[in-house]
Amino acid sequence: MDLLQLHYFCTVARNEHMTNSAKELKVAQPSLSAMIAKLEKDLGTPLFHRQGRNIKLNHYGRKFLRYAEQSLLALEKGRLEVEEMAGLEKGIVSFVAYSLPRFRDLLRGFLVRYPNVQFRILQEGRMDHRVSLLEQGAVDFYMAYPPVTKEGISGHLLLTESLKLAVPKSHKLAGRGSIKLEEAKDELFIGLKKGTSAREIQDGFCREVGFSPRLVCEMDEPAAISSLVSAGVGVAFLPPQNVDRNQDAFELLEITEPACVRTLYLAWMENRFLSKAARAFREYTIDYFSNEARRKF
DNA sequence: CCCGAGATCCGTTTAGTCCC
DNA sequence: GGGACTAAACGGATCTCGGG
Repeated sequence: MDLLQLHYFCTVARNEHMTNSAKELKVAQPSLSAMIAKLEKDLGTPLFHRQGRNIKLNHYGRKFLRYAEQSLLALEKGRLEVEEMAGLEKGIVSFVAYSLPRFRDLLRGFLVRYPNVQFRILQEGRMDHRVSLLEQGAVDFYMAYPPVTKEGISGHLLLTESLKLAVPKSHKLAGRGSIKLEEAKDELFIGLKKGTSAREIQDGFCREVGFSPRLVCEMDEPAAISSLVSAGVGVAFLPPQNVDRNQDAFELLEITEPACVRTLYLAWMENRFLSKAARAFREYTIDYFSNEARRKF
């Protein structure tokens, strides 16, 4: 039994089709058949159920596939680690997030320390889509609200922040300093598109005090909300951190009831190899947000 | 150490069989 | 009939090993 056999077997097992697998592997189909037959002979049992011109993985094949895949994955992991040790690290870090201004200073600071690292950033509003991107391996990290609780995914709580209610300077509530959320039940809200996790969190706060917000504007881009509030279009939930109060003609009101708190979370796949650059980014991010929390309190 | 013969491995082509 | 699989024959590359 050798690696080539395992590689061929995994491909055939995945496709359950000899000719297509041969094309994928760029070998002649008879050669692939022979290789699979040899593997089956070595193991002393067929791994596929052959019916007419169809082949299907049998009970033994399914069992063996798990071990074959694990072996190949372990070797791939080893290869990546050796490459990294040998200085072949390309230094690319990828993550999926939604509200990007939140990470402006984090990224700037990281790039000052690691100027050769490149970023690949995906913006995605829906939480389930973000989690899928992470699980598929399209990104190294999920960095968003709310926390992910799913088997195989590890994470770290970065930050808990209270949302404020942003109102235009000319608004009747301006100058109040703080309000109860139910006082805003008749207001026109500016929010994010339905289905995005940020929107669901905010709708949840409103439901908690017995109303569903009237949306005058549903945005794609979180960063655009503050300018619409400034323009007097409506009110909106905003985190206090990424707002430039000198430029914006609106006020932030503290919400005393209910507690409009959301949690920023960094998540990664538990068993997937993370490059040296990605691991450095994880450490830097965790450190950055714990320092930010210290500065705040 | 180098070279050549044989063994082995992995691939191809061709032909045959099976069955939608 | 044609697509898909298997078997057989064969070729090229590489490995092994013994003799000079």
